[in-house]
Amino acid sequence: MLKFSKKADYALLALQYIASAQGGGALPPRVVNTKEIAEEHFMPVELLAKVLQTLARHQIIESHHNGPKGGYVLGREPKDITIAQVLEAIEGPLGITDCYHEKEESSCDQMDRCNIRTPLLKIQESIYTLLNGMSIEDMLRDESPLIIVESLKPQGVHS
Amino acid sequence: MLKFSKKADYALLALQYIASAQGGGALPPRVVNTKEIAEEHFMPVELLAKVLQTLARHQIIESHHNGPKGGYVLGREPKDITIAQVLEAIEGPLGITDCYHEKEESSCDQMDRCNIRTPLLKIQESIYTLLNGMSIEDMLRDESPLIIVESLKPQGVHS
DNA sequence: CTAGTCAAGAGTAATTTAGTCGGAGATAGA
DNA sequence: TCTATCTCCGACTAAATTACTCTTGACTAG
Repeated sequence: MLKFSKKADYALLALQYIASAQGGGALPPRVVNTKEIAEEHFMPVELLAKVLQTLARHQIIESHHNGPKGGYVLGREPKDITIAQVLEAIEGPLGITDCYHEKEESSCDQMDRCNIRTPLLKIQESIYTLLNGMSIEDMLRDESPLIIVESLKPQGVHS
Repeated sequence: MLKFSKKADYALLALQYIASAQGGGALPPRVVNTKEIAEEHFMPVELLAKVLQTLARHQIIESHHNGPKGGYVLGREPKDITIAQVLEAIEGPLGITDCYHEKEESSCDQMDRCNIRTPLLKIQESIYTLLNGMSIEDMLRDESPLIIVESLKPQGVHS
């Protein structure tokens, strides 16, 4: 439940690998290829290849078609690649509930009777904020950011 | 991605329904049965039945075996039923990543090379806190609680 | 020219989720 | 007592999603 897909895991691992391979950023970044990452993390090469392709399509990484020296490089700075972006690239818009980002036609037929939409949307937004608050850079240092989740019931206000 | 399962949705809707059916709590709570809920929300009765059964097993609701007048009632106060509890009842321990609540044998074989565990666990905990911070009671009033997600990078500290 | 790379789409296998069915036990009301 | 209506449970099937594979093509450094 609420689990990342394998593709998502692969994507994050790969990005972490690519990022850490291109060091500080002073010298030109090292180009790393699919096979290298796959072997490092025991992933099926072809699958990782697809994952990297979609990441490239979303400009999260940048592909270098240099024959035998080809491979990938980060498309932008690690701090500008958030986990939310990666997940959305791989799996499309993310959301706890369908009825949020739904096309007209297929929209939930019990919309009017659905009394739990509003609270669920709140949760969804919070999760998104959460995932958007952590970047690849944060995954590079062992110190990942402190995340504070605070739930303030509006009870002091009115009741 | 990161979507609730239908069973989870059904559970939450059902709980909201049961809760709102038993009003303030002064008079003895009304017993509501599976069929009634299913029809209200256009759910397959048998499936909802299973969902309610598992909720009952987890003491989130309480079953009344009273033949034709049988049905369910909340097992405790709405404010003491959190969304996290409901999800866990229905789908087992929830977590972004497998490697957190894993049995010995099947544990991830790339544990030692996994550089993204720590940050992901942080996210996982935050999501849990989030889901545990909202209760059925919150879903009853149109005012659902304010959720504040704040991400504090530890940059002031060291860098 | 060749080996090694990314790219893209179709196809298959495995796993998970959704939903169904049939039978058992209990009880209120006729 | 009989019947209708409920909860309960496990096995089963069906559908959908996810994971993974295969094939083909285009490009390029050496």
